[in-house]
Amino acid sequence: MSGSGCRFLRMDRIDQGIIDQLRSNARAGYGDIGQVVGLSASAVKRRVDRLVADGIIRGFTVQVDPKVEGLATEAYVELFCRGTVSPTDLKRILSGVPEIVEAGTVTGEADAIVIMRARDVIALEEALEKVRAASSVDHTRSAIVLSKLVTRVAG
Amino acid sequence: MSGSGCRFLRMDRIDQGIIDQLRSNARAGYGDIGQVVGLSASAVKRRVDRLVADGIIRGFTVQVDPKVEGLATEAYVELFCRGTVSPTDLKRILSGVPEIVEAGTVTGEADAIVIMRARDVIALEEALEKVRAASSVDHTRSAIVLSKLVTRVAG
DNA sequence: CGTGAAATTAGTAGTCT
DNA sequence: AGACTACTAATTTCACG
Repeated sequence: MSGSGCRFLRMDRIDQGIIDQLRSNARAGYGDIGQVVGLSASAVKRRVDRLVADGIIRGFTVQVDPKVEGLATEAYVELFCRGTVSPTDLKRILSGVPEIVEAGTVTGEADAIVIMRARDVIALEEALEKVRAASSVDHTRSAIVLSKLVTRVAG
Repeated sequence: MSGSGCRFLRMDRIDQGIIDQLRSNARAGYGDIGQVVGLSASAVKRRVDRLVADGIIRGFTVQVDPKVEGLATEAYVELFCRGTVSPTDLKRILSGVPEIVEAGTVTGEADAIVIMRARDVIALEEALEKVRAASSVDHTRSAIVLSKLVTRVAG
């Protein structure tokens, strides 16, 4: 973890503009960004560096056609635990499974909901087995995605 | 549309490696990537250019802390429909709600699962109302995310 | 905190094997 | 299709307002 817990997040209008630019093209040059937000290249770089250091910007990634990625099979999995399990413990269990794209504790019947992505159903089942292997996990309820209806980029 | 519909996607091991590198850091230099995958900078650039032109790489984005984005409240919503509803109809209904980040038809009890993100619980409820307003929607079952355990970027 | 110039490094285009 | 060279343009550092 790159230090500096979570101090209060201060971001002005310019930082917001820089992030907007980077969101539409993370490979944009600092000069190009500066021209839009009205700053010099070095000032933009300094701000971006700080946004990264503060954890506001978590990283720069590429959006890939899901069909190509070979991660065609997706599932939403409800997790039911035995007794009381702390979010910290859950985090440790789930972090070990790379197929897990997203997970969070939730309100309602289930203790957590997990989104998994794998090459095919077999790989998905194997990943699911790893989750179910944890002693604190009582059972799971899976819903495999048949067809994707909406796909907007997530933060 | 930048031409050339979807011909069969040919990607070799090297392309995969380049994308892996770009995924962990979309701002990585061509030289750095080449050093990992075993190619020269210019060869890497040529491949990246083609991956973008072919639509395999859709773009380069930045991952931003959701708390900062003002989209702190997230929910997983199961959708139960009245009678039989085609995926196309569902897509039309859900596309109109901007708070919906992801959605897909699924196996199991529910007809579809929807992921929503909003500023707060009130905004979330309003968005949910828009979904429930559709005549083909019978009822929904929501699970509001309490704490995020895993957050890996999605394709 | 932002600017501007200097030094460094990376991106780009052309050519050859 | 990849490597190499030369050229251009960007990033990065630093002293200054």
